[in-house]
Amino acid sequence: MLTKRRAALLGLVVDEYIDTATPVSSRALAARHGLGVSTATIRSELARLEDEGYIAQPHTSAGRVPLDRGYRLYVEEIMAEEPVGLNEQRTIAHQFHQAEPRLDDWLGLAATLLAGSVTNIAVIARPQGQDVRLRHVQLVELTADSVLVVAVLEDGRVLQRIASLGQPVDQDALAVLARRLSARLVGSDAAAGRVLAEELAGDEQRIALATAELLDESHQAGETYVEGLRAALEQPEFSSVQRMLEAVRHLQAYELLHTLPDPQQIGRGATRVVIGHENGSPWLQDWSMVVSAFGDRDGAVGTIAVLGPTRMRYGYTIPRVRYVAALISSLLERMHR
Amino acid sequence: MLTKRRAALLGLVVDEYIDTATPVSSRALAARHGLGVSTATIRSELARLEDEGYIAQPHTSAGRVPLDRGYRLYVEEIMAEEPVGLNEQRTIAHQFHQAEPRLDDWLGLAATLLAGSVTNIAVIARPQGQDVRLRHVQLVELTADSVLVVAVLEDGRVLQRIASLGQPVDQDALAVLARRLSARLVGSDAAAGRVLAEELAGDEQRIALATAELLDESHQAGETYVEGLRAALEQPEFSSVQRMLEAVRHLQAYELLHTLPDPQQIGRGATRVVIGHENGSPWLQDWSMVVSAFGDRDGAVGTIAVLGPTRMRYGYTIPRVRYVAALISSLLERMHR
DNA sequence: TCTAGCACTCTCGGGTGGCGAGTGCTAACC
DNA sequence: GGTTAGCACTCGCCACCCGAGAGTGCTAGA
Repeated sequence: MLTKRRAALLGLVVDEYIDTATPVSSRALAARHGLGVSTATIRSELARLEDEGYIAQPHTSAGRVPLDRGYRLYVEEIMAEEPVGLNEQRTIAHQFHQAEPRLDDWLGLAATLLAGSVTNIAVIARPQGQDVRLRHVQLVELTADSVLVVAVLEDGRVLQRIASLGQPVDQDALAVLARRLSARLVGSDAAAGRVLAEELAGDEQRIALATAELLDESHQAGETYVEGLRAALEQPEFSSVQRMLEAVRHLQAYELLHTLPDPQQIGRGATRVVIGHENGSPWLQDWSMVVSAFGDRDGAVGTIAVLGPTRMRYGYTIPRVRYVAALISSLLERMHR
Repeated sequence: MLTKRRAALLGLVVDEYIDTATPVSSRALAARHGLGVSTATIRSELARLEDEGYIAQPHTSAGRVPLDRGYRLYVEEIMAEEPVGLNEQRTIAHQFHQAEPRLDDWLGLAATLLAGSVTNIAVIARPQGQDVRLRHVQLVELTADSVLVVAVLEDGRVLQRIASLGQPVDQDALAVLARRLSARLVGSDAAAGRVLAEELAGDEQRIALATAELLDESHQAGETYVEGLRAALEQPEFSSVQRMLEAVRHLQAYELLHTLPDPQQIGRGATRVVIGHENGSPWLQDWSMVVSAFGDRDGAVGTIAVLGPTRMRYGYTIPRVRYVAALISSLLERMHR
C-alpha cells in the first residue's frame, strides 16, 4: 500500500530528478524541502518505494532515480500542471494569426513554437492513409499546352499539379471539364478519379488522371514536421556520443510517424502520455511522449506530440501540447467555416 | 620549390588521410604504395612538405595530417576526379523524372540524393531577395466568399494564397480581373502589385493585394533544403560530444544560408571549393564546402553545396555536385520551354 | 515510529608507469 | 648529392591503482 507520505515523497524525488538529472539522495530531499523527518526516515521510505518498483538506484551508493512506473504514478496522481499563462497564450496565438492561413504553414509553425517552448522535440503529423476527400477542383490554364490542376481537400489543404497536354485547349473546354470533374469527384477519393479517367480520352483523360494522382498524393504525403532536435540534444541524457548518434539516427520523420499513436484513439482535447517501455520501439525505451490530437468538428485529422527523455517536465509539457493542439483545431474550424 | 615527387607524396598523404582519418606515417605510405624509396627518405620529404606548410603533425610522435594549404593544392593540381558513372547518372535522373515537376520538390529531392551519395550534408538554397517576376496569375473560386490566387513565377514556382472577400463574386468578374492582373503584373514584381491595388477598391483590391503579398513571399521564402546531418555526424571528426553539439547547433538553415557564396559569382556549370579557414565563419574552420550554382539560361538562380569536414572526398564529391547542379538546370530549362 | 551512528559499497578523478608508434638525426653507402 | 639503416627520443594512450566522497542499510536506543 502506498501511503500518502510515500506518494508525496515520490513526487519530490521525481521533481528533483527532473530538475537536476542526478540521482536524488535522502539528504537532498531533507535539505530542499523542510520535511519534518530525518534523512534516516526518508531513507527507509525510499527503500519501500524501491521495493514497490517506483524508483531505483543506479548503484549501491547512489541516490534514487524514478522508474517508468514511478513516472506513471507521478503523471497520473501526483504532479501539478503548470498552466499556459495568458501572456504565453497570446504570444503563441499571435504568431499563428500572422502566418499564412494554410494548414501546412500552421503545422510547421506549431512544431517550431512547441519545440521551443518545451525545449524538446515536437512532432506533428497528418497520419497517412487517411480518407481525404475532395471539396473542389479547378483547372487553370498555364501555357498553351499545360494546365494546373488545383484540388481543395476537405481538410483544407490545397494541392496542385501540372498536367501537360497533347494539344492546346481553350478556356471554355477547361471550364466544362472542371465542372464535370467537380460533379463526379467532390466527396470522393482517388479511386473514383481513376474510374472517371477511364471513361475519358486524350487530354481530358490526362487531366482526370492528374486529379486522381493528386488525391493519391494527399494520402501518402502525410507530411511530418519535426523540430527541436538541437534543444533536445543539449540535455544531459545525451552526454555520450553513442546516445547522441542513436537519437539522431532514429529521429527521422518516417520512423517517428510509425511510433505515434493513432489520433483517433486519443480524441480531440485529450492528451496522452507514453512513458519509456510503454513505447513499442526498443530505441524509445528511455523516451517519453506527450501526445494530443487536432482536427475540426468532423474528427481528429492529425497528431501533435512532444518527444523527450523520460526525465521530462511533464507538468509543463502537457498543458502546452494540449494548448497548441486546441489552437490548431480552432484555426482549422475557423478556416472551414 | 615543390618537386614533382613531393607533390605526388602530398597527394598520397591526403588520399590516405581522407581514407583513414588518422595521421599518416611514413611507414604507411611506403607499405601501401610501392614507392621505390625507404621510409627514411619519405620522412625527409615529409619534413620538407611540413616546412612548406602543406602538412603538419598533431604531436611529435604522430604521422602527418594535411593542412588547408595542402588540401588546396591537392584539389587544384593533384587529385583525380571520380566521374559520375552512367548507371549512377541514370539512377539519379530517373528519380527526378518520377517526381512532381515542381522546383521545390526537385530541390528537396536533390538535397536528399546528393547527401546520400556523398555521405555529407547537402545544402540547396534559392537565394533570398532575388528579383522574381510573375509569369501568370489565375483566380480560382473556392467558396462563395473566398478566392484562390495562383501565381506562376518565372522560375517555375507556383504559389497560392487564399483571399477572403467581402461579398460573393461571380466567375465572370473573376475572369475579367484575372486578365487585368495579368496584363499589368506579368513580368513585374510586388511593388507593381501594390501600385495596382491602390487603383482598385473592395474585393478587387483585396485580390490584388493578395497577389502582391504572394510576390513578396516569393522573395523572402528563399527556402533552404538541408539533408544528410545524420550521415555527416557518423564521421570520426564528430567523435566528441562537444564537436557534435557544435555542429548540430550551427547547422540551421538560416545560418547556412549566409555562409553560402553568391551563386552569381560561381556561374553555372562551375564548381568552387572552399576549404577550412577560407570560410568566413569561425565555426566552419574545419569544414569544407563544394559549391555549384544552378539556373536556366537567364542566369543562376540558386546554390547547391555539399558541406563536410575538411577531410572530405573532394575527388568524389565535386563531380557529383556538378552533376546534380547541371541536372537541375536542365530540368529547369525544359520546364520553362 | 523515529533517529543517530556507523560500517559498507561504489563511483569518480587524479596520478603513475609501461607500451607502441613515429619521428629526427647521424653516419655510412651508392 | 641523394639514399638508407640504425638508434635515441618524444609523446599519446591505456590500464591500473588509490583515496576521497557520497550515499546507503542496518542496528540499537529514545
